[in-house]
Amino acid sequence: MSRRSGILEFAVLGLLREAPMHGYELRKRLNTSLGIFRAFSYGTLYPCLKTLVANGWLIEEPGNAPEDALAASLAGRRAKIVYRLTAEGKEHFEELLSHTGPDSWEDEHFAARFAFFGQTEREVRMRVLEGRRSRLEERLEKMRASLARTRERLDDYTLELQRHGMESVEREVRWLNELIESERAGRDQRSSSESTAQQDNTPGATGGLPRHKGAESSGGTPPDDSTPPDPSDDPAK
Amino acid sequence: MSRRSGILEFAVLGLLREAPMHGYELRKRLNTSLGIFRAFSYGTLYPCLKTLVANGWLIEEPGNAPEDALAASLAGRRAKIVYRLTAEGKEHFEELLSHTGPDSWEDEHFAARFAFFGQTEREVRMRVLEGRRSRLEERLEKMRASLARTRERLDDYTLELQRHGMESVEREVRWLNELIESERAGRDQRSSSESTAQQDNTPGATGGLPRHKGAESSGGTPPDDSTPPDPSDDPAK
DNA sequence: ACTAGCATGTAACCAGTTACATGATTAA
DNA sequence: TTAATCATGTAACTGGTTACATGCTAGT
Repeated sequence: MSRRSGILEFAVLGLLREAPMHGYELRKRLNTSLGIFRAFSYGTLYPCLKTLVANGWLIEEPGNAPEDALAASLAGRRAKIVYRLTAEGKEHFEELLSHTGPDSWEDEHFAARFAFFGQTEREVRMRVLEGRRSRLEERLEKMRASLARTRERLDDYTLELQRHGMESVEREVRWLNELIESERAGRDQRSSSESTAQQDNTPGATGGLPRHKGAESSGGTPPDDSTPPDPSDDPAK
Repeated sequence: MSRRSGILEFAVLGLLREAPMHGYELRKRLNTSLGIFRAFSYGTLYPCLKTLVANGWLIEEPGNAPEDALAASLAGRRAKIVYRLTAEGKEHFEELLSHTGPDSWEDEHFAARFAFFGQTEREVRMRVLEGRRSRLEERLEKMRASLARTRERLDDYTLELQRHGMESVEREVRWLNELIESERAGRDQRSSSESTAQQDNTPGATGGLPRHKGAESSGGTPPDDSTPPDPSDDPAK
């Protein structure tokens, strides 16, 4: 289960970059807003936050609500802890953002990267999208090969399963094509207006994504599992 | 990572039901023919085979190739071990085949179930397909809800990710609809001819799947990860 | 003779979950 | 006052991988 925690680190840094938050909220955002990755438990999240603090990338602050600050000053009160990104943390995150190793094209990793495309340079976005695409194309190649090899030995259902799997991958490739296409178009179109973006906390202009009709569906890789009914989340029983 | 080993057990039993095999081959089939689940390492497979043997569901036999049998009879020769399903093993597998708990609609579990639909009773197939569908519909509901809640706070890329994710799920629902549809059609059409099936080792008639043009793509849930470059598979380095 | 792939195994390790402990706050 | 949800933590466990050890067999 290689380096899934790396994804957590990345996502935490990314979310905190937008605004300071406490652990609990962080976790919610991790499942919902970026509902991509299958949820991490608190048993993973809190220790992770600890190490990020130890690295100097975050600092713990008492909750900012006035009553909290007050209450926290009193005897052994357990206060909410708000995590804020430090300058080094921000720097580190930017560093991570600009990296584009083969890892970045792997399913969950890719989803995490994509989720922060809003703060990613256009050329990095391109590299990630293209990397992902060729990763999927390799995959397709393997699938096709293995299918060709075994086709006749397989029963209809197995075949159908295979078919549907390949189709899913092909579909993601088409999606990536569209995205790459519109990234390219974006570069041509608005090569000048670049500096006008960057308002709010969303650096790196969003430059026209392919327009889809309604506000319907979609997400990188279909979640491994919809929010596994995490017991820490659901203290019932 | 609940009960992934249960999937292994199930798949091993299912594969051995078709024909006896040794561990190495078993693993290959697990990744390729049923390329659905992300591969298990030998470190998982062999111990699993051991427990299946201990349960009396499998027996170990010396490789059936004549030279093997000969060689094995000689001093401390390490022979290939071929695993064969016992009567109890077969019974147990049939038992598993007929179970349809909520587990069966989970991603990897479902894929495993589907891969053995060829040996599954039609009504069980229906239950599994329908269960899976409603599982996905729940998922969609949650996604839609969370999207509605957070829509305005999200940037274009996050939104696009969400959209694509939902679309993937919707697509799988449509796929299930087709399958359910054709299962139903199959029942009506050929309600009499049932007994003619059951030749070979493939019980439970295959009754017309939806016909797809070429021999293109497809598979349950897009694999978590294409065969992680398992070092035990690839002793290079 | 050598490499690559076939084949079986295991012990050490590790990431991440489970289950638990604790307590505050808010709504019924 | 109770239940639910917010909120933070940790120790124990465990599923599964990694890395290693061993040796056969076929092709070059």
